[in-house]
Amino acid sequence: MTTPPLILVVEDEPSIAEVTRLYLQRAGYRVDVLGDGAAALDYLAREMPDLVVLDLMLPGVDGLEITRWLRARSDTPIIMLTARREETDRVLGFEMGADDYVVKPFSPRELVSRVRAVLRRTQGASSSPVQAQRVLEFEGLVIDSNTRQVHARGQEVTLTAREFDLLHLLVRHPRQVFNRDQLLDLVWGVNEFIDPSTVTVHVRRLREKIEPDPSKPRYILTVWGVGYKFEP
Amino acid sequence: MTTPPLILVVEDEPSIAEVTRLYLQRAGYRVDVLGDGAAALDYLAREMPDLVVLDLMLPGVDGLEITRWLRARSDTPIIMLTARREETDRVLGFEMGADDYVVKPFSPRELVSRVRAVLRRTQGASSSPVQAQRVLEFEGLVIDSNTRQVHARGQEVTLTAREFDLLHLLVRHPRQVFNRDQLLDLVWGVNEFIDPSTVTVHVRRLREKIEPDPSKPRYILTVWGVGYKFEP
DNA sequence: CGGGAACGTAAGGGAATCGTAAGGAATCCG
DNA sequence: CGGATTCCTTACGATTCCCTTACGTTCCCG
Repeated sequence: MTTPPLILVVEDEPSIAEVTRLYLQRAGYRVDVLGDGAAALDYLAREMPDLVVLDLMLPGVDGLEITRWLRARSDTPIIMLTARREETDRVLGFEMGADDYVVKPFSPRELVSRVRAVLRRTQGASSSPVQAQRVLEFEGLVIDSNTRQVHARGQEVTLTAREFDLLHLLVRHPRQVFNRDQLLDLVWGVNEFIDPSTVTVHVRRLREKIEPDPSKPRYILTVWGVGYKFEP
Repeated sequence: MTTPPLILVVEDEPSIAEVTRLYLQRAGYRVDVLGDGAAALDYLAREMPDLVVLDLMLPGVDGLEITRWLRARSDTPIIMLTARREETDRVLGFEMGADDYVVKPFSPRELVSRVRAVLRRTQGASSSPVQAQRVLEFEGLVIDSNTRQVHARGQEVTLTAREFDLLHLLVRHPRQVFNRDQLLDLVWGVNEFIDPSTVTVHVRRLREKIEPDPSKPRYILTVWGVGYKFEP
């Protein structure tokens, strides 16, 4: 009942990118695919995926650069894709801070397996410091996705599973506007029809719990005619 | 790090075992080598290495069994050795709780690299008292993983193997929310389907034994719609 | 300005989820 | 081998909360 993890795949070979995307989606993950490093840096400046699958050899900005850049900013887990002949690069990439690597040509199934294991370690049972980075702090609002605890102005707030999932999605994408159908897709993630007013109701419940004044929201803002956004 | 980490290698092919030992020693680690699973279990009942390199296919007691046994008792990192043709076994071993795996035939250099990376991840994070201590004390609750004894409010409580394993996992990760599938994966560690209500039942049994009032749990809390967490 | 669309709010029913007890199968030990 | 213990499944009752609905409020556009 939680939001599937978001995987960013950065791979310039379209056939590999496509197969990777298919297998990861089939495994239940949300997947974004980019074809070059510069696009990846742009993306990562705005988004925070749960894991990055990153080709070492990319045109322009290469995998090592992206890894370095990302490592300076977050503990988002990285799985490096590398060709067999590049063992030394492989080792270097690995010790640069990538969480794992897969040698091309690779079985998509192996990749899924490694994604799953890395995510399990970083989002699951691990007590590593990576876990500590899942605490998102804003002015007067703290969200810890490991413990599913939320504090508003220093007070612990009890959210239901759905409320937490909704808030968690919004705070991971500050200022991004989501319409109701997007939120239903990303948070509810179900195929059958759900009335969009459900989102409205859940937003109200969230506001009731975390806003200083729910009738004049500070964090969860309505974008009239579109949807909602989180303002940090 | 004044004492080099101790690596246990369990591998029945003498040539592989010897090369592995040489490379790991050359990389600066202390290495113990054993040729079969039963010997490994004996060893592990007495010694606690910093990392285990474990062949999946062993005569007698196999690698999966050892992994399961070890995982129920400690967080010692495990690197699984597996042959290429055994991809499904590889995947299963990986998801059983092994920290990494290497496909035979492998470059010893790759293995050293992975050993280094896994140790970096696990020992870098081991400043957490939750991982370093064998006796965990909380208010009114003491868990000794060496003796597998539990005391609740000064009284010794008899737990079954499964009950202890479940409690042990939870208390090692205070406040971390685990869903039922995660608990099945981490505590039960089996690949065939087990009904998630099994977790519910075991939680109830645990609560019955350790909680002051099992109907109003103090330690093992339900996160509705998600799973459970341990509140210290 | 007025009307319609979109949003906010509160309440209730139903379904999903959780808790509990019991039974059968598997395992262990004397 | 037989009895005791453990584990998992199952059935059913209890609890929680999620979604829908109805109606009031706000916003936007003609």
